[in-house]
This record gives sequence, C-alpha cells and structure tokens, in this order.
Amino acid sequence: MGKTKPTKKPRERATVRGIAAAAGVSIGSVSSVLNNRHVERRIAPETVEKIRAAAAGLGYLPNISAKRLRSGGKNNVVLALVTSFEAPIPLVNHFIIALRAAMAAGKFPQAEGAFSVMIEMFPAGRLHELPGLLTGDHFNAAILLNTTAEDDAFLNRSPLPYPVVLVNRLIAGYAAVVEAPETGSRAAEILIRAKRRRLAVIHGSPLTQTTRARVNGFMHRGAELLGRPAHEVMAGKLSETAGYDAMRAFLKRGPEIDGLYAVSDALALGAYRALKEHGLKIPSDVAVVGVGDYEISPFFDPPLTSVGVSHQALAEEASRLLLQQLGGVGAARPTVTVPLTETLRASSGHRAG
Amino acid sequence: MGKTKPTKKPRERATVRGIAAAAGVSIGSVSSVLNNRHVERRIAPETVEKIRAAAAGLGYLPNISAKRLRSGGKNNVVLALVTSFEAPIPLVNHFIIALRAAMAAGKFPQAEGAFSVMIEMFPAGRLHELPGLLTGDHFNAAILLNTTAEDDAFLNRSPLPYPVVLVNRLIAGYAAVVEAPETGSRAAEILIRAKRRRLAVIHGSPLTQTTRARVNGFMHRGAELLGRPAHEVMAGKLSETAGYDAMRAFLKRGPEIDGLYAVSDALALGAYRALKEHGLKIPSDVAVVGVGDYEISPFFDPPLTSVGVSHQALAEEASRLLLQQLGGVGAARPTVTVPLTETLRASSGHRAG
DNA sequence: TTGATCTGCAAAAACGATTTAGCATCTGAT
DNA sequence: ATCAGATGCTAAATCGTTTTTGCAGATCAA
Repeated sequence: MGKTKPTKKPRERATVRGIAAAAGVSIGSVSSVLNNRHVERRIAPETVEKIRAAAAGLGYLPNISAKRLRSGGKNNVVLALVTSFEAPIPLVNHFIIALRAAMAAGKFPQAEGAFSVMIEMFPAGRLHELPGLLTGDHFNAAILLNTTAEDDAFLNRSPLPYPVVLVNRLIAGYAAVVEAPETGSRAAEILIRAKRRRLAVIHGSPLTQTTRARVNGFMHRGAELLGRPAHEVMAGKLSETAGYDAMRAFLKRGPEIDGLYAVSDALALGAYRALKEHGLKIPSDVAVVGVGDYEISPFFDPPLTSVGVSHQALAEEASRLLLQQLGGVGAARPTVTVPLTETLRASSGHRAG
Repeated sequence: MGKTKPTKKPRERATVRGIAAAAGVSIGSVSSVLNNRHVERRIAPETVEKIRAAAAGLGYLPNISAKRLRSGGKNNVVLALVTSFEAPIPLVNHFIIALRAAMAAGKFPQAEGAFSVMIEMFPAGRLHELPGLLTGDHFNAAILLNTTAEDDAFLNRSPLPYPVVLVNRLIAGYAAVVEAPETGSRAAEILIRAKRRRLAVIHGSPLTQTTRARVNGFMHRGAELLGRPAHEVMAGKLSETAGYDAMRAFLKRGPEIDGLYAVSDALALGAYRALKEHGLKIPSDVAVVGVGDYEISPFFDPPLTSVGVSHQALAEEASRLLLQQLGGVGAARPTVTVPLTETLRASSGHRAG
C-alpha cells in the first residue's frame, strides 16, 4: 500500500498501540521487541516476527518525544539556532560550536552536559510561521540570526516566552549581541591614514541593519576627514561573484579610486579579482579594507586588512548571554557590544600580519 | 550548588509538580499561568504572582519532550547530523541545508513538513559516548560525518537501530555516500597532461580514510605514468596555516617540483602563499590542483583547478538516501558513489573557468 | 431565601512510549 | 498428584506536561 491506490486517507502515524492491534499482542510486548529486549523479556520467536512484520508494514517511526520523556536522561535542555535560509553560511557553524563549547565548559550546570542543539530555518520575513516559536514547545532557548525588518516587527509584537539572544539586531525586551558601531568609521580612518583620498565602499543590496551601519559610518567619517563623499558600489548580494561583477562594472565606468572598503570579506575577495583584472595593484594603486568575517583573509593575495568583530567572538558572546539568561539571572536582558579588532595586513600597505 | 553554600544537593530539576507544591496550588493552575493562559482560565492575580515567583525561584525550565508529546503537532520526525568536533566546518552547513531542502520538497511525505534537525557533536573516537545513539531516543535517523577508525569499529560492533547514512566511510550494514575513488588519479592525470613531471602531494596528518585514498590514488597513478614517485608533503592539519607551514619547510629543503596536488583546498590556499613567497609562479613554475571543497576556489589567485565531489552533491545524496530509508523501502542500504567533477582553471595552466 | 451566574481552582484524562509486577499455563521433579 | 520453576504474555504505573471537566463558594437578581 505504499505506492499508488489503496489507502488514500491521511494515514495516521503508526504508534505502538497500532502495532499491538495489528499483531494481536499488548503494547508492552511491542515495545520489548522494538527495543530488542525480547530475549530477556522472554517473547516467543514467532511473536517477535509477528510484531516486526506489523511494525514494518505500518512504517512505524517512534515518537522521539515520548521515548525521551519516558526513558531519556533526566535533565535535557534544548537550544535552538534559528536562522533564515539566507544566513551567511559560515556564521552558523560558529554558533553551533560556541554553544556546544559553552555547555561543555559547564557554563550551565543545571543541564549537567545533557542538552541538544537544534537548527531551525525560516524563509526571510516568515519567522512567525516557524512551528513552536510562540508556544515554546520546540526548544528552551534560542539564538536568532539574520532576521528581516518584518521578523523584527513580529518579535516586537509578540515577545517570545523563553530566553532569546538576537544577533546584530536591537529589539526592546530582548538580549542582543551587536558589533561595535565604529566598524565603518574605523575603516575610513585606516584608509585615510594610508594616505588614500579617493575612497569607495562596496556593499550588498538590500542593505541589512548591520551593513547599512557599516556603510553609513564609512561615508560619514570619510566625508568628515576628506571633505568629499566616497563612491558607492552596489553589489547584488554579499558574495564573491556579486562583488566581482559590481566592481568590474564600476571600474569600467571610469571613476578612479585609491581606497576601497568592502562591507564583507566575500565582497572584498570578488573585488580583488576585478581590481587585478583591471590592471590595478593592491595596495599600491588601491588599498582595500574588509570586515574580518573570513578566516581565510590572511591568505588573500595580498593578505586582507580587516576591521570588525570576529564571528567567533560574536558567537561566544551570544552563547554566554543565552546561558546566563537560562541560568535565570532575573530579567537581565543586556545588550553586549562586541569590540572591534583591527588586523592590519598588506592590502592596506602594512606589513603582512 | 549554585554559588557558595545554600543547597548542596544535586538539586532535582524543577517540574510543574514542584512549582505547584511550592506555591500551594494544583499543577493545572501552574501550567495555565506558565503558558499565559491565566486570563481565560480565570486564575486570580495574586495566585498568578505566587506561581510565577515559585517558578522563578526554582529556576524552572520546561521539559520540551513532555510539552511536545502533549501539545506538539502530530507527526514529528527528528533528524540528526552527527559529526566530530574536528569536522571540516563548511561541510556541516551543506548537510543542514540539504536535509531541510529535501524535507521541504516533500521527499518524505509522512512527516508533512513537521520535523527537526539536530546537531550532535562528539570528540573524535568517542562516538560511542554520544547519548541516545544506541537507544535511539534522541533522533529518528542520522547522517554520520567524520568518524575515526575507532568510531567505525564501534559502529560495526553495534548496529544502530535506526536509519543511518555514512559519509565517505564504508561499513557493512550501513548506507553510505562516498566520493568517487578516482579523485587522486585524476589529479595526477591533469598535472601530467599539463606537462608536469616532478610532482608532489600535500596532505594532512593523520590521514583520514578519504584523504588516504586521494594520496594513494595520486601516488599510484603518478608513478604509473611517470615511472617516478611523487614527493609527499605532510602538514599537521587540513588548514591553510598548516599547508603554508608544511609547504614552506618543504621548499626550503630544496626539492624542485613543477606540479602540486593538495588533498584539500584549504591546504592549497596555504601552499599558494608559500609558493609565491618562494618566488615561484603559479602555474608557470608550479601547477596546482585542489579538491573542490571550497566555494571560493574560483577566486584564488590564480583560480584553482580542482577535481572532486562538491559538498553540495554529497549532502544532497546523503539526504536523499536517509529519507529513502526512513520511507521504509525495505532493508535497502545502498552505497552511492558521487561522481567527480573536474573544474579546470588557471592554476593548472588552463583558461580561468 | 432561592436559584442562576460567575469565580477560582482542583482533579483527571490524555499524549506515546518503557518498565515493573503479576497472572496463567506448561514442564519436570518428587 | 503436587509443588517449583520456567515460559509467555498482559495490565498498570510512570515520565512531565496541557486541557477538559466539574465542583465549591461568592455574587447577584428576584
């Protein structure tokens, strides 16, 4: 009946009860067989076969919640990483590792090491459709990444009934981890200290809350120090390819620049290629500053100068904050600003770091 | 023992029952308040306060399994991605996305879109200590990444009681997805076709099952075609830094090479830098072939030629296999070989791709 | 005073599984 | 024939929660 015609009904999911009925035995026997306890429980071989056949026939899948409730280890805390499908991929891993490391390090003794990490993903703007989000029956606490303005509005309307940490977003009533606001202005300063006067910034579209802050900080500080606005290069996304395409088109249009700020390292890497193909040398013709979100930026050619917060720092701080709330330190919902780190490498005319 | 002195007892985890006792009410009332149903359930304001205070005082965290069992949506399937802490980071994301995509695409209708993805991590060699692995009370099915020989021995001894897909490992009784075995020999052929005669391979240590196969394939095919063994450069890990260090030390020792195979793209990127610092041009002095596990290899300078299976293909195939087993197509435990893709770029003397 | 209505809560049923205790029946020894 | 011990299974308790039902006591209209 798996394939074509017989049962068109929604087909209830099989349970031990269903199997017991089908095999004509009690649910206790079913459970014993399904967990391979049939020998110590002295179940007759033919009964074992009957039960196995019934289970297979019904396509039985155990209900994990029920199993855990009954026989799972005592304390179990479920942590979730909730992110949109569009999240910058490498970021997610840092959070998984940071959460596991924080728990392993005993930052939350109540759990005694027994905990799970789940990944929930939602299409941008549809956070509110995520099952279990409002009822709190999927996890005990969550880190939220990469929400859009719509998602934020939803969060603002309906406060979530468990500890939450937002990343690079500020919403009243929620704890948050954000990058220091001076990323953009610091990048401008680095380029200007390197004697660059004709600046440009390359960014993705649409601008997120974070990248917008970077662009604005850069433009503002640049204009302040140079008395002249920087060029703006708009890429389609925050990818290498988008950075390459946008930069190439920009250079073809003719404007001459000697300093470039890329709001993500992926854009920087794409821009590198466009600059080189256009015959420009980095850093002698154009100095480049990125944002410090790639581990491989020391291996760019030339190594990329970057200013920003490391994903690792962001993730560790978010984990710390989440466990602190879980630990129940009252209603503290702090906003933590992760300090900038500035790594000067050859792409801005410094010695390789 | 929260901080210093008061309760030294292991402190049982609080439940609704405990809160009810502490507040002197019934567990029904506790549940109503904790889920903000107190207004429709007509709980007196002072009772609400009492309950909230008791819950906070006991550091209550709801048991997710119990919540889900009682009120969670009907069908819920839990899928796990089990990986060692040492797993190549970027790989994990592909699996998460592929699993979600496969489920969303309705590849497993029984779940009706209701499912969770968990990440479990274990220290290399200690897979057997992972809670829930043998009892099957943490997930319904799992993809296993990055196991060591010890872990494999364990898997062989004690078959897991649910659908499992292994990645790049073969163990009797388990479904598996593996990369095509010709990765190494194909790399040798590419270099030799590009007229290279003095070859070297750079790899990590210890060799995994997969990287060992790559190295052996390369050495064997190289010797076969050239009648001369290739050099072997051993790096500490599969990282850029390790690749750089190992390559630099090798070049200092003096052997001259004109073709290099890196068993991972991270090693290739590190080797790039060492080669350039040593005054060697890529590809004119040394041609380089990598393995195709970085999305950014087209943006290397010069763009990296690679031969291997894409992480995405691996992940999609593994997801497909897992859901197929979940769907219960009998005891089919197939081994699927993911075909190689060969991307010729400038690092081996080809036009940039 | 007396029903009718409202308030505030407790008691119990359920979710799906595992495990313990116990009840027949059968076998073999006395 | 009787008792001890196997053998093979069922019934019931349990995990922690939510929800439904119902029962007192208070309030109100008549």
